[in-house]
Amino acid sequence: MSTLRNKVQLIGNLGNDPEIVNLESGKKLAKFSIATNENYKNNNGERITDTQWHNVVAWGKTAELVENYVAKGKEIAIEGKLTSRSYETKQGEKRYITEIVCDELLLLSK
Amino acid sequence: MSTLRNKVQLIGNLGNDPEIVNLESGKKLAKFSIATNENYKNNNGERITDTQWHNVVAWGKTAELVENYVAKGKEIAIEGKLTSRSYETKQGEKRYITEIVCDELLLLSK
Amino acid sequence: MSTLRNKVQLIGNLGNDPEIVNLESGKKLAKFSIATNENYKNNNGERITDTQWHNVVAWGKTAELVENYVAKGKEIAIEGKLTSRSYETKQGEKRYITEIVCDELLLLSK
Amino acid sequence: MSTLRNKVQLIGNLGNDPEIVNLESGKKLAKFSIATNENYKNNNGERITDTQWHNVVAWGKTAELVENYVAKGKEIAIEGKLTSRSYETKQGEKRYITEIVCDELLLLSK
DNA sequence: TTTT
DNA sequence: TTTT
Repeated sequence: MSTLRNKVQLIGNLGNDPEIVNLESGKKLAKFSIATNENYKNNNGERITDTQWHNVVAWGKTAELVENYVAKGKEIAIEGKLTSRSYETKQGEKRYITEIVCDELLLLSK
Repeated sequence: MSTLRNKVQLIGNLGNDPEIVNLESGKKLAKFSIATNENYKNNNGERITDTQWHNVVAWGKTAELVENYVAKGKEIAIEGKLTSRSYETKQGEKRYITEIVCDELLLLSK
Repeated sequence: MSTLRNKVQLIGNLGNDPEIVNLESGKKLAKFSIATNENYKNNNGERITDTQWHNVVAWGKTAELVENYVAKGKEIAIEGKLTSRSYETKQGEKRYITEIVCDELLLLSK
Repeated sequence: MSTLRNKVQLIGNLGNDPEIVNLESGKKLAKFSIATNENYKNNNGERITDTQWHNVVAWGKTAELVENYVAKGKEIAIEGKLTSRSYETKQGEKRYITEIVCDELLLLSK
């Protein structure tokens, strides 16, 4: 669960349909990425949109919500915790990935 | 500024003294990493501590606060937004790094 | 401004059109109330909706946003700080009112 | 539980020892009030501290935490949802009270 | 690399 | 007093 010590809240749109993985253990995993857009004016007065992409994973009941109601383009609000993990590429190099483990989800698109 | 659309809140301890960079532009930049600890019991009833490390950057007034009051081991609360950027390694490979751009900071250690 | 020490975040619908007050000082004030709905099943398995009503005030630029884009029934996300103040009734009794001073607002209805 | 729709986060100090109520149902209830302090400079450049007092209630496991670790003067971080309820005075008048139902609690004093 |  |  996300705690007071590690909390991320995002409101944004999915870039693609979520990927649903049914693990051998019977657990369900949902993966998706969402874009958050920030609008501001730069020093020349031009309107700039800064888009950030975030990798999100959800487990169990939250993954079921994702599977049933969330799709490409939908706007959602999520809360979760920020996690990083390392993995090895096929070339044997260590890489790091940061993901939000989502434990709460709200559909904002009708 | 962090907005309702992209918000991270962390409470944790610094792993090292912050790194302060005075840019040629006159702006100040502070970089540090903080650990958030989550305690839980695993399926065998063992007490587990999951530690996550987070890269944080702060600019301007917030960077000054960091420079003057924050040090290795201190406990702080921060709020900011989640950002990712890519850079090239010396070998010309593209790598990604995720950072929290901190816009609010609270000292919890006395 | 809301700070790390006192923060309220609500997502809900306006019960009425906002009330806009243009103060003699030239400042603008917006007042409205929003409902947050929580759905759960009680011990008898019945679906219950718990609705909470919240008094919100906004000043300055945020009040202008309210005036121009927010209306009865609209769904919005807000952030602000929790404040209480006392006032006297015509009968000279002291009463207390709790309000959220809103400093950030997001329109969720299209 | 507090949800994405109704969330309050406070960091502050207890004004008094919490009041613990053991209900006939076997459930435990903890009540306390915490002060959040905001410092700012007014138009005359004077340092002002605005203190807000908040009524907090906690149930079950969270109430046990309060009973065992929280006392007058301690600094804590809490998260919960904002609720209002009405009650009748002995004179038969309807009054309203706003409380935070706390579902997460972090001790910041050592 | 921190802290409890 | 809203909305799903």
